[in-house]
Parts: sequence; C-alpha cells; structure tokens
Amino acid sequence: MPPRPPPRITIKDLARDLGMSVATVARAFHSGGTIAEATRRTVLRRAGELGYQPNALARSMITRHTRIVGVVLSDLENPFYPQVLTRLTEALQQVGLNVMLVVAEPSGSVDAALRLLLSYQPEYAIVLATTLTTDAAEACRAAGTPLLFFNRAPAEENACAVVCDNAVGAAAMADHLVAGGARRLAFLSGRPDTSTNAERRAGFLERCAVHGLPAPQEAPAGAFTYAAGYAAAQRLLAGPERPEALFCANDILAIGAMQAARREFGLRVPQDLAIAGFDDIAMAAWPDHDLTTLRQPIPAMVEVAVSWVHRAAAGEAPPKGTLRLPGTLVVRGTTLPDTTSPSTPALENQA
Amino acid sequence: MPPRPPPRITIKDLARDLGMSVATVARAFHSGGTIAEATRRTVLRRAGELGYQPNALARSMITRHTRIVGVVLSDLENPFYPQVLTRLTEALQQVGLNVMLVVAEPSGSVDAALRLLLSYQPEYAIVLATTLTTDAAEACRAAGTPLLFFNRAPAEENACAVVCDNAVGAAAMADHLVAGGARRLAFLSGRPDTSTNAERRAGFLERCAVHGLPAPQEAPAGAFTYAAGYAAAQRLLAGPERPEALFCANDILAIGAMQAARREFGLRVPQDLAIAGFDDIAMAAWPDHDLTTLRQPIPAMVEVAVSWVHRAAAGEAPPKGTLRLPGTLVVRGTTLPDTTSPSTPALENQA
DNA sequence: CCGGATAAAGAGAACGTTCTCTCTCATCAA
DNA sequence: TTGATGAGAGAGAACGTTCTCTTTATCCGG
Repeated sequence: MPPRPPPRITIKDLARDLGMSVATVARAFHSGGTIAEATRRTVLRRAGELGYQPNALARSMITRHTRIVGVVLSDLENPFYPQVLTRLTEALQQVGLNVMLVVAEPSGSVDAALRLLLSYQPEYAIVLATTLTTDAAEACRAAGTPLLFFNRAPAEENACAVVCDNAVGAAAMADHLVAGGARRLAFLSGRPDTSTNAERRAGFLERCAVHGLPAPQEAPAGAFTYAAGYAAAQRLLAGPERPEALFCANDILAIGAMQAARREFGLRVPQDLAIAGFDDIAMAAWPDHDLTTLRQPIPAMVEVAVSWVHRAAAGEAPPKGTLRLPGTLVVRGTTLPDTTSPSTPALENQA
Repeated sequence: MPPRPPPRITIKDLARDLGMSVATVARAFHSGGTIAEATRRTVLRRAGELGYQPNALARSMITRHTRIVGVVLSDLENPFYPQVLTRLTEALQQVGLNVMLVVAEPSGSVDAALRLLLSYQPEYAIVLATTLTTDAAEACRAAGTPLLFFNRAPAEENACAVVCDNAVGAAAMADHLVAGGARRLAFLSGRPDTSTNAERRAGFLERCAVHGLPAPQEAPAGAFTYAAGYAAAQRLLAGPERPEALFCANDILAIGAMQAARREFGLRVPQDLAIAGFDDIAMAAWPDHDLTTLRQPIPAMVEVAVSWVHRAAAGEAPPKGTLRLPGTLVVRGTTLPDTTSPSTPALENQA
C-alpha cells in the first residue's frame, strides 16, 4: 500500500478559516444557489490566497458529471492525427472538458486500457482512427458512455460517427485526374479493414466507371505508412501497364509512392505520373511534395464532435448515424491542371 | 443544471445481489484485506456478469491516489512529440496510470487548462516540449503535484527533468561534420527561448572552438518548423560566405533547410552543403531526406520518466535536477563520411 | 406592531468507494 | 472442556464535495 500524500487544502479548511459554513463556501464556487455577492467575493479572494481549488473528483461524485472525455487513439504516427488530437483537445478544453487519453497500439491491450478509462466515468468516448472490438463497444454501452467515432464509419447501425465524405471526395479526385487527361488510373490502398480506405476506394472506382474508364489498377499497401506506400508503388509501377495517374488512400502513402516513382523509376511527376493523396496534412504543402490532395474538414469535424459531446454532457441524447462532411479538393503540383472543358457530370459537396 | 445520467451499477447493488456486505465485495477487488478465495471468485464472476466495475473516482477519494498523470503538451505538430506521447502514454498505461492531456497552444490559456487538470488531483504532471509560467509552476507546487519536464531543462534549481544530452550530442555532430572535411560550419537555430535550442547551440559552438575553427555562422529560424527552416536557410545561403556544413537545431528545420538549399540554390547535399539535424524523427530516415541526425533516446527517457512517476505514486519523493541521457549519432546521406583519421579528442556518451 | 415574504446562511445527507473496528465461529493445544 | 488464535465477514466512519432541507435575519404592507 502506498503511503498517503500530504493532505491538500479542502473546502472545510477554507470554511473554518473564513468562519463560514461549508455550504456557503461551496455556493461561492458554482453558479446555482443563493449567495450574497459580497460573500462570494470574500470567499473567492481568500481561496485565491490560500490556493484552494475544489476537488473535481468529489464534485464529480455528487454531480455525476465528471467533465472527462476519453479519447482512444491509435496510429499517432500518421501526421494527420496529431493535428486532429491537438484541435480536438483544445476545443474540449475551451468548453471545460478534460481529455483522458488511451493509446490503443498494436495488441489487444485496447480493452484493458479502455476499461481503465471507463472506471473514471467519462461522459463521452471519442474513438480516433481506429475501431473497437465488440467487447470494448459493449463495455462502453454497459458503462453508459456514449461512443463517437471520429474519421471512422463503423458498420454497426446505431453508432455515432463524424467523418469526411470520403466517397464524394474520392470521386472529385477522380474527376480532377480525368480532367488532367489521364485515362489509365490506379488506386493505392492503405489498411483494407478501415472505412476510410473502403469509402475512398469505392468512391474512386465508381466515378471512374461513370467516366467510362476501364477499372483502375489497384496496389494494396496494407498500411497507412510511407514505407508501405513506397513499396506498393514500386510493385505497381514495375507492372506492364503503367498508370498515368495514381490516387492514394492518404497523403503519407502518396508521398511514399511519389518518392518511389521518382527514385526507382525516374518518373517525372506529374508529367509521367500524376499523384494525389487524401487528408491534406501539413507536409503535403511543403514545396518538395506539393501534393494534390483532398483536404479533410478538420475544423468542422472537430466542431461537430465537441458540440455533440458538450450537449451530451448537458443531458441530450447523442445522435445516431454517421455524419459526412464535405472535404475540399486542393490542387497542387503533382497533378496536371484541368485541360478538358468542365463537361463532366456535376458533383456536389466539393466546397 | 444538466440532468443526471442514468445511474450505473454500484458496489451496493452488487452486494445486495450477492447477499453479502459492501465491505466483503470491496475486498474482492483490491489486494489488501482478508477474504476467502472462494468468495472472491464468486464476487468477481458475478461482477463480470453484471458488468460492474469499481468507480475510480470514489476509490481515489479515499485512497488519495488518483492514478492520473497529467501531460502538458504544445507543439504536437513537430513529429517528434507524437512519438513521445504515444510511447509515454503506452508505458504509463502499462503500469495502470491514466493520462490526462492538456494542450498548451499559443496563448496564455495554459494556466486555465492546467488549473483544470490540477483539480483532478493528478499524481504527477509531465510537461512535454514546453515550459511553464511561474504562476503555473507555483500552482502545481501548491497543489502538491510534482512536475517532470520532458525534453526541457528548466532554469529553476529544484525542478526535475529528463532530457537528451543535447550539448554532448551537438558536440558529436560537430566532430562528425569536421571529420567530413568541413571547415566553415553554421548553426540554424529554432526557438531561442528553449533549452533544447540553447544547449545544442552551445555544445556545437564550443566544440567548433575546440577544433580551432572560426565561430560558425548562425541562422535564426525562430521556430521549430519546416517553413522557418526553409526561410532561415534561404537567408543564410544567400550570404557572401556559404558554409560547407549546416547543423540544424532539429530535424524539421533540417528538412526545411535542405529543401531550400536544393530548390533555391541548386546545391547538392552533401557535396556542396552537408546538413544535419537532431531528434531522428521517422521522416529523417525516408529516402528522400536520408538525414544525418542525432537520435534522442526516447525509450530510455520514457522509461526513466515512467519509473519516477510510478515510484512517486508509491510515495517516493521525486528526484531533483536534470537527468541527461546520451543520444546516438546516426550518419546518413546528408553528410560526408569521415575522411580524417579518428584523431579528434575523444568524446563520451555517443553510444 | 405584526405576519408573511424573501434573501442568506447553516446542518446534515448523499455520492461510491476503502478503511478501521468489531463480531462470529471454527480450529487447536493444553 | 476451555481459552487463545485467527480467518472471514459485517457495520459504520471517512474522503471532499453538492444537494435538500431548515433556520435565521431583513424587509414591507397593512
């Protein structure tokens, strides 16, 4: 048994110091309740002097609101997610919510960590960049913690998710590549078991069919990493029918693929091979990559997520279903500019 | 006032269901205390069926141990820190500690967020990649929360910190650049107010003096970003005396600088200009960068940090002072290989 | 001058645990 | 048989808050 740390100053100490009752002092710290303005000021001033601050744990016990939001995360190596995590955390902090982080790396340790998280009675759990096992999801349900999937559309019907509209974005990218003159397209896929990969692929292939093109070649990278993109592109480009344009399931893959095209095959991008990604991570805008991509609407996605969490903390039931927000096509130097007249079928949601 | 969520199942419910006292059920869940093995199994089985799990908040109230560790973070855009955060969080999870995240972005909102964190009575606060205001540090002291600086060596005497030995690492890099034949060296600095920048600069300049070289040129980037590195290198290389080797305060700066050298001046790296960084982020190993750098000993740093936190949770006083762990020189393609005989003064701590 | 509002403050229960005592009862040596 | 022993279980306080209820002080119309 670990020994106890020195006791911190409590509301009782403060009340005794001020010669007031505990109830009065407590009233000074939260909005409801009737207290004279002068008294409140006295209490707060003295609290500041003594360095007293209400114990959030004790408060949470009785209010049954912890103001804790769990964030479950894997794949922080993909530069897209640090950006998301930063913005999400900041936005939650802004409304007085605290983030408890669970890193769900490779093995099945997710469940243990999630269970630990749930024991802190988080008001919401935001799952970033990963899906949960059935057991884990069930544990959340049993604990009464609503789940919000961010950037993943889970298969379950009554789950709640915020994602970029991957299919529409991928279709827009198909349009752009075709408008640049490409006829032989290819798709470089990431982790096959992710909704992001599946939706981008489906949206892309479908749009290619609409354009009357042959089915794009496919290069499975298996993971959303630079190395996987490099290797997959190497295999693809060594094939007999080299594509003219390559759409990658995300930016990191695209950057890896581009490097493979340049180094291993001496190809010029975009003249010999147009390359495009998805996400618009910061790196995509660097001059050495200058990557055409589809920007995910992170601010909007974060805003939606935070507002749902915030409203749930106020008692509102979380919405069901998957909300798809439109991304933006960002044309840079790795694809050819549109040459055809804009006669391709109109497509919504690109702004 | 937000309405109360539906009540979760408590230890009382479980005790009533089992026909046992609350005390007996409680004993089944923690190691101390005397309980028959059969009883414990019965309790745990039924708890599993009913989905009961002890409320960590209530437990923390009485044990005075929250098993919460605060992690204060800025600059998650620098790819070095996601890696650190991931490993740190995983390691803490492994020993049953939970991470509460505070993002301290630009403005003075750090203090508010930190105060919110402190109200959850974290057992430790790990400050990553940033320093705290005096007020914030004082608030931690008053709250009895020990502070651990990670990758920052604070000026205060009695602070506790784990860092890479920046000075020794920078000196090793100076040796390497000199061994490659360079005589005109330069240093590209990041945020001037950070200990990492100051120590790397000092170690580098000092070692250059030991080699009898003229004082290196200095290019202030002002921030640890790609864009800042690009711009600073552009200014530096436009000057009259172009350096032969450029040591950058971190990898992101180096990658930006390298791109500026290639694009803006058509320089070949390393023949016309050798470039080196610090950190060894994943990107440094990519073939398009292939950056010589000094690898920070993240696993060792994390291990030390976690062991301190873990021991503090067991009641041990946190150590004072700054622990400097040696990094590793990683030679890649952006610097010339050693040409001189290894006659330079010996330098410790490079393994 | 009185009775009833109303504002302000106090007393004590409650939240869901763990901790400290106390009690019961089987075991066992003498 | 008896008393000491100890394992196992129960009762109730405690943690630091907020909530509900009650009490006290103040004001005002009639």
